[in-house]
Amino acid sequence: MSVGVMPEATASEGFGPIRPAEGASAPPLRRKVFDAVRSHGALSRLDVARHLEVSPASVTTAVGELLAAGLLREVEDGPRSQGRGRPPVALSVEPAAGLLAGIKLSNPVSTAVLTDFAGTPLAAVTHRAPSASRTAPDLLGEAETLLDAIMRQTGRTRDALLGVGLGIPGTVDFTAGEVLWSPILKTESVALRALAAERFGLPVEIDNDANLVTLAELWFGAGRRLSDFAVVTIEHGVGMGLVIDHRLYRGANRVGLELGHTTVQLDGALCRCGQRGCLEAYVSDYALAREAATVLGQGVPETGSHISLLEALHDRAKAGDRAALAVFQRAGRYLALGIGNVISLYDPSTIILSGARLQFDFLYADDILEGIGRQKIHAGRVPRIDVNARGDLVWARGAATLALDAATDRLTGAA
Amino acid sequence: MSVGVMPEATASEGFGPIRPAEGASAPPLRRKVFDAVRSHGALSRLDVARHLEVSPASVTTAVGELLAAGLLREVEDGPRSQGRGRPPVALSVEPAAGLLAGIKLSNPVSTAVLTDFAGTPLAAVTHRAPSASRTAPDLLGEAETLLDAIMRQTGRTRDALLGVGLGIPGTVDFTAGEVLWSPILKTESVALRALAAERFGLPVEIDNDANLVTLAELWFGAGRRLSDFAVVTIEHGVGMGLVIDHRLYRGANRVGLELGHTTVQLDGALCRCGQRGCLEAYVSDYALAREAATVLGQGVPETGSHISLLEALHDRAKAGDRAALAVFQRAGRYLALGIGNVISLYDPSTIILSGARLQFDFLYADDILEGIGRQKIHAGRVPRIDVNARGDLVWARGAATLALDAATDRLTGAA
DNA sequence: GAATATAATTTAGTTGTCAAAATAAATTTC
DNA sequence: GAAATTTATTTTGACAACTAAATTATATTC
Repeated sequence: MSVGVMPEATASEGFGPIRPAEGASAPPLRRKVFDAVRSHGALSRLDVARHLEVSPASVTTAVGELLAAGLLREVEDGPRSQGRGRPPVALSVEPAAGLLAGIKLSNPVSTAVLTDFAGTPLAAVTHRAPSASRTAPDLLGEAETLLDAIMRQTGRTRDALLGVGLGIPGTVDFTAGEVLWSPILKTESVALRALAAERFGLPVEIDNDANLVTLAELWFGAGRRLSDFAVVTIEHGVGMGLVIDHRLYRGANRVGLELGHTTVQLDGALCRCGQRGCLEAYVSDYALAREAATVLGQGVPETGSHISLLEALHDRAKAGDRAALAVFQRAGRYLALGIGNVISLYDPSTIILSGARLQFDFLYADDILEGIGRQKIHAGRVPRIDVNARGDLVWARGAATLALDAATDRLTGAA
Repeated sequence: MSVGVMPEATASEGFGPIRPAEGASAPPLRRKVFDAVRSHGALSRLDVARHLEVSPASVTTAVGELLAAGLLREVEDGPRSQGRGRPPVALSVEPAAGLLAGIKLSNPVSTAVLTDFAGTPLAAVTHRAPSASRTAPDLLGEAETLLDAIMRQTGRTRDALLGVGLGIPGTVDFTAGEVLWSPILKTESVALRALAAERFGLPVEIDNDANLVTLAELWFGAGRRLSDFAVVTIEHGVGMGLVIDHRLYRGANRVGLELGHTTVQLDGALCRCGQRGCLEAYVSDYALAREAATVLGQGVPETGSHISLLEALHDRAKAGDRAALAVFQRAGRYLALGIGNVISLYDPSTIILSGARLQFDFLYADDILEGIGRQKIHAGRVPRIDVNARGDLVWARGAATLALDAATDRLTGAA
């Protein structure tokens, strides 16, 4: 920490931001053509040229390379000719170019999906997690079991895989491939990516759970058409992901962003993290379970799900129980506060609330969400708020996307 | 607002983000070479080649064009030969390539600076603002008066100017060039950029005050070497600016980000904006003045500065007055809370606290700021916090930077 | 079947970049 | 002081990515 007058550049030192060399910042046309086709499902060469604003000649060349590499294919039953003239030849991704696995390690369940090169899911499995907190070898063994299960389901072998994406809750350094801290890991600072890559003999990418959901929204959800949006997940904790200019933003330290531990109340409720007044301490399921136990006059179960406790509380609230209702209402108000702050600080065009947790309608009661909209007064800053309850698979699918994106970079000669 | 299961892309629609065509995303080498020279003060061709990681041959070509265009020049008294071999020829920006004006319209004073093409300030003026709230023509007249004053100071005429940057507090749409709302403007939604461009006969850029300070830190302060950082300004209100990947981020709606109106207290203190519990309602000078008046048993002055009131309160606090001390302490704790949330949500490498307001040391008392550092537990996310009290000129200099950047784009054939 | 329309490819050229060779201008060595 | 050495810059020739324009391909319409 330095306090005082800050050094100010003088003319002889020069002025302006000092940017490092960009390397190969712009992806090659090959990659852009491929992305255009993948994101539209099927596109003619001329459509691609129009979309990318390049000449048809360049597209012909790039498509030729991609066809030769076996990444694209020409499809017969493309969009039928819309009039006269030579009919366009529809291009689409060659799904058989390779398979990708996405694995989400969590608690109480871990899931995995297998997708083809176009991103279509081919198989999925869900296993009960053996225990709440595990060692790194335990986790890798678990991941391998899931991997074997999806391969067996499709009758494929592991050598058809181009890569594996691994998701884990907690603090993950994507670039370094390290898990700095995770609620399901007994040890800290584990180089999980390298360990997994060695064990599987495949390229591996890792990221935290909130970023995976965000990636899934960017690739498969409403986020596909948005340049800047935020995703808020409510599960055991409260997570978030941010997309800036069509890309996932991971922050300066590359460990992702944190909504659950923003402070919403000075000297507020005690949070798992040891601080007071965190948003998570008001709206996560363990926080609600804590209060539910008090209202219902029961103890809080040590492990496993808090779902039954919350359902009981929800039933009471619906029946008109004041105390039960108050628990949900307070949580809802704090959630609205947190989301309102996200709006103020990021100015996203859309906020997507995602997570199984949202099956409980109390937290996204219309009056609460509308309150958020009303709250933000300044002109030109009224984001859309989308709510959706996706299944457990989203996370694993986001993980597969990590691997898919990396594999595409490699195969198209980007990266 | 849509609640329910969100549309999910199916294979036939394709998967993946849909990005628009990038236009000319990568700046031409000419621009990158120029930026390298400007940001280092003086650089040989070979230095530039090493810095940008391009071949010396390309640099020779680019520099040749820039010399011919009169944007760079070779300097005699460059860094002396460091040994044997042909001595390098130092390049630097040709300051005479054109002048830029930066004007900050505000309350109680408006300021303007004139800089050369290298970014060096040549002249500055400060005028008392005529009144708190003005019409658009009033503001333009005021800007023109300031402009004439700095031109007269340097004996130059307006046709030496390449452009004008205009800063104004409030909500500003940078891209559209519109002021959506401003505390110093009587009307809403004014197309200030177009009006000013017509009046001055020059290219004009406009932005809000917090973004200008951020730009100044990015160009002239510690931010020059940082890729991702946040700037928090404390003046009448609490503003912020965010730099992501060496670029100012303005949010999806291009109106900038808002820290002052994040909620830090449910049902908290009443804010100017009509909401309750905004950070600004606890730490801005009008908020403190409100409490100072109560502690001191005076009324709050209608207009003008609250400085004297705050100074009186500060004196009391230093003398050990409990009530006075409590006012500052509470404000400090809320400020720490707000900054802590910025850290959680952006993960910046550095936070720069900037603004004349910081002359009052109570708000950045070491124990408060250190509390922020302690607060954030998760590994890998411990930002530096810099505090500095720059003068009024920063804002105008940031405004001049807007114009400088735009003019450089034009002259180097970028944009 | 001829005219027309649209899609895709080929051709010839432009542009931006680089590697390698050549040139320039200093210092060091003998 | 001339030759060797070192470093900076420019020139040269080539290549890669892209484009405009012309050409070819394949349909529909008259």
